[in-house]
Amino acid sequence: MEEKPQAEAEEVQEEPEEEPPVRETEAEVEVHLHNSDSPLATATSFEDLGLKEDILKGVYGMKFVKPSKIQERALPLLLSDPPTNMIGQSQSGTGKTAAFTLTMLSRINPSEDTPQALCLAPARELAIQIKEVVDEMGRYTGIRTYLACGGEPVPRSPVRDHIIIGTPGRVQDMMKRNTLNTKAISVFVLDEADNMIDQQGLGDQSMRIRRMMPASSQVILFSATFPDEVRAYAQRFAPNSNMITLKAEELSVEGIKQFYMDCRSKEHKLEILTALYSLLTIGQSMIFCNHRDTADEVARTMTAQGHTVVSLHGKMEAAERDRVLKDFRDGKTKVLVSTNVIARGIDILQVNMVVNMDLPVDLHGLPDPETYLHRIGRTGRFGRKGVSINLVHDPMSWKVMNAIQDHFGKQIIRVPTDNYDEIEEFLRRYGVH
DNA sequence: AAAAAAC
Repeated sequence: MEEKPQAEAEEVQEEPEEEPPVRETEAEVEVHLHNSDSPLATATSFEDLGLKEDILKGVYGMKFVKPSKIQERALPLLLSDPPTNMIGQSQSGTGKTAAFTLTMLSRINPSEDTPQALCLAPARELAIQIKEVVDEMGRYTGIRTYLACGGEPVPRSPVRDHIIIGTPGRVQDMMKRNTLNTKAISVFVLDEADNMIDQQGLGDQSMRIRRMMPASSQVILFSATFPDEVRAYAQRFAPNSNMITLKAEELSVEGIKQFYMDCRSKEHKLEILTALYSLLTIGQSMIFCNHRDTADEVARTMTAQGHTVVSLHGKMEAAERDRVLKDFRDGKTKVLVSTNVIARGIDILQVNMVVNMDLPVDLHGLPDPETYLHRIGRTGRFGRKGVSINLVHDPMSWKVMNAIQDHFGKQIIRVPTDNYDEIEEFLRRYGVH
């Protein structure tokens, strides 16, 4: 669930800009307008946005008080007519989901029983989370949503719901079988867009789906990260787009204490991991592995040691994945061992520790700082305290650890691993116990 | 050399 925007001090009124293209910068939000016709407005209240009454009711029903930083600048651009494309960068928890959700809801005609908006995410779990936000926000609109993910029943006739939220495989499949009519789609959203367009496989799929969108549709790309390599491609994917960036990168890791622990072997990593859970009082935590098998193995080992641990990865059946994540969200399980499947976007507020059992690497085995940021961002959300612990054990993982530390320019603290008392004592000094 | 993503 996205952060509820908090009451903030009064904003300074914007100076009217004259010369296109407009580049306007302030402390936290940076806006690049594609052309000067776009409104350079700031919406300090949801009423300012001209949202329909039934949508407003849903917004306030979710205890949203006023637009968040990114929403107050992005929404006037997203909602303006004629629609313009947007590339937006902001951490999850800053109101990004609500921003594109409001755009989709606003552009739907509920009396037309055909898909009018399509939102894609990189994994089932995130698509479900987005659908829940859209359903809640659109509760009073009569707008219906449809989950287009693997593992769901295959539709036998054309879907007549208004907003399709899903993952690329099923969406493509539905297009092929003519159960997803794209003719009336006016908004096309990619969440975790850098991942959606860059990733081998996902990128091709997203582009194929993109080509099925009507030429007039509004393309919206949102992510917490946009590495330089994918920026140019994003601009081809969403041509002539306005760009908006929330400068919160430092903030996002600021609340998270980052440690690493020097291990001798994979076995030693497992030993240290279980020791941590015996030594520390941890609320809820997530352990990330690079392989599904490792996730299962870690869960098995820790379970054998008497910890309540479950694993979640893409090889599991959809129903099982749903059950595992629900139990974790409900606090029924305290430790979730997973792969990159839930590294992005998933909001679980109670998570106060993230362990990288394996340091994140890309498909070439090179350090993947974006994934690192997304992973550790599962904790310390919305100003809460969070701890991340990286387990390092061989020259390769050392290299990755160093590269990630260099990339963020933030010291990652070494925790001694010689004996358990020392670990406990050391972490206690950093306020971790 | 992975994970994810359809049936």
